[in-house]
Amino acid sequence: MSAQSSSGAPKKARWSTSKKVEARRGPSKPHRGQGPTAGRDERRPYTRDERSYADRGPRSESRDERGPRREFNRDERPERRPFNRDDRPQRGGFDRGERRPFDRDDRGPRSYDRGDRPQRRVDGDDRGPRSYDRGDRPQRRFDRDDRGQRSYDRGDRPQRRFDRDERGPRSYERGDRPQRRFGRDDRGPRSYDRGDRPQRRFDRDERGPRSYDRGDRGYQRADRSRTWTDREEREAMGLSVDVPAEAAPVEVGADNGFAALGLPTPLVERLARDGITTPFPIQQATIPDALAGRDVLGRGQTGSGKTLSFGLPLIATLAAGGKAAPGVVRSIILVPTRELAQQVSDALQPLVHVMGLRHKLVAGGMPYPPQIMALEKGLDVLVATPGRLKDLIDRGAADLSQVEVAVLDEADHMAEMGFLEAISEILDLVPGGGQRLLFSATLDRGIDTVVERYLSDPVTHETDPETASVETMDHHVLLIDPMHKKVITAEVANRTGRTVVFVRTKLGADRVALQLREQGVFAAALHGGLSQVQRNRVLTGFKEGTLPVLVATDVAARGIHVDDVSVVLQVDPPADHKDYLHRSGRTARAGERGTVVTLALPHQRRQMERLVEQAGVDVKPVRTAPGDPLLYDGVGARTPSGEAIEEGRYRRLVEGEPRPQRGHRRGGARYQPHGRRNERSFRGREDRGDRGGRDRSARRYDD
DNA sequence: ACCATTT
Repeated sequence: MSAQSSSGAPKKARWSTSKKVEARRGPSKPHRGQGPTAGRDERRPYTRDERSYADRGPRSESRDERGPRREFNRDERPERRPFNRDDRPQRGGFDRGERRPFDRDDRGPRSYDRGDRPQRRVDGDDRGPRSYDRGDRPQRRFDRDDRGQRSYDRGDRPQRRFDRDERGPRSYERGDRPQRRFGRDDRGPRSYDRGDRPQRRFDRDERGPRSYDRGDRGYQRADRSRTWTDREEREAMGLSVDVPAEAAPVEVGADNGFAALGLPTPLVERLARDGITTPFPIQQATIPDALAGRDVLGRGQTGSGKTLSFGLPLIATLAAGGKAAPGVVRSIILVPTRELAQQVSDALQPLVHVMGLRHKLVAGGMPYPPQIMALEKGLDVLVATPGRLKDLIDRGAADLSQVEVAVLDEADHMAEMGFLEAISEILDLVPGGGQRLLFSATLDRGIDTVVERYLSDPVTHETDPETASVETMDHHVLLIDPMHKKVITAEVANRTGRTVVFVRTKLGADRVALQLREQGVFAAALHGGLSQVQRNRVLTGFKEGTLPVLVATDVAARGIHVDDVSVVLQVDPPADHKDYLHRSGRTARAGERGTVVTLALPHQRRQMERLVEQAGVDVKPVRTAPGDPLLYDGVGARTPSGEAIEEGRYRRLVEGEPRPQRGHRRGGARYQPHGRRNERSFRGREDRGDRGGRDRSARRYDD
């Protein structure tokens, strides 16, 4: 069960990351039409300079009336030495010229953890019930009927903000206004040109790639010097770019089940080309209602085709209503993990395309410019993880005010603490009255709050019993001694076919994967502490068969589809029966057989018994130890070679094939255990080449 | 407490 209660009792607000940032830096998102930057174009992301400028309010006179620029007459202002920071307290990482890796643990307690000042904004408990819980005023945004038509539906005034063409080119595209900081003619030589001081910040080589080149952080001006093809983007992210062999066009039979559901012919034909002609039960049940515009709650077993259940009616509905205008997002699909978002996006791609619509994946860990440019062009379907979407909304790059359909995949998970806040924030920006589709293999009361707030008159379809007890799945709970855990893990994981090993923590994933390799089982970890490129390489290797064993946190528990996973091994028991169902669902997909093995230490026995029963599985824990025939004959374990896997093989998987080295860089990028992420150039000082003042500031942080 | 979810 989710931790959400449906009682309406005030819930303790959790810190979201954005709130943490806010607490540290002050509010980062002025609301539309207020705040110091109200007059600024709302859809253009901030630049760093612009923000501070805007805070000062509008300039009263034009440049000419004001005379020559003051700020560049240095002699008048000797106290201001913007480029010599040694005498100032160290502030942001960017200005220091080096950033520490984002390793939470080594920063010391955060201000909001120290408890040394009152938590004002974020402690839900002392704020009293939220307005939407009090029920003492009408919910305005979500009850469409009493508001009359939306302005953008009436068509009685020009659409100002979203019709790009009428506005002419964006200011940052025109290049016709003076660039403030870099218009140098009237300023005389810059300090860094005079050569009378050590150059600290502008020696590019010492600084590593610029943020806008790295693509791992905000776009200032989207990097228009290059455009990204989808293929280039996939390559850069370590994703497979193999184009699946396209099947020949197929006649759509009169008995085609998807045609019978009322889906448009191009969609039906495209599905038939891939041999998809008979809807699964969940699709059969939900597609007609979704096509009719109803809000739908859909529950079908893992691997039962939920993506098409919402994807097909979504695409059909959107195609019937035209195409996205520039800057417009017509539908959003929210997904809990990046990999699942990628999978959903890939699955819908040919279907979106065949209807002449546009779609884009917006998720963290990927470069901003392609996502921002796609949003500028307009999207019929936006597949997104919550964090990056919120980020792009905050930057003004994404506008949800014309979203017609919103989908929550893995809806119960998205309604849990930790996700709920972000999801609410996003759904609050979607106009009421549109269609909502919520899907998951486990839909429980935890989603009640979301349903009450965002859905109207939903129809529920539950096509399968909520149980992991599938005919084709064998379940084993092995009661083992802690000292045998490592060996038994290796023996079970060493089965033929692909194995997914689930652990509770990121560190545990790294550790178990290493232990498996040491014992001769080729395994790699997958968790949120890796860079997205590493995550993609590992998952791609697993899908393509170069990696037989994947050791994952629950990042891989939901939705991820890989063929021929013969075993799911739970080294750490799942947190609840829903997680048991989702983890189990990685095997026995599409009618294949599968085995689910859960290791339980003595103190976990009772918890496991209860949990398995809740999951609807009829198994009793069985005591076992290495050498027990049950392990080999019953579970299918095989003793591994014991000869350690060469670490180079592992590194090639995670880092890709070594590329030609440039410059005097030694050793190339190494695998960074989690905590050093995002390929951010993080090299030892000796690799950077020690020179000049750079080193003084570095030492303070390296020691 | 930890797993996800932006940098």
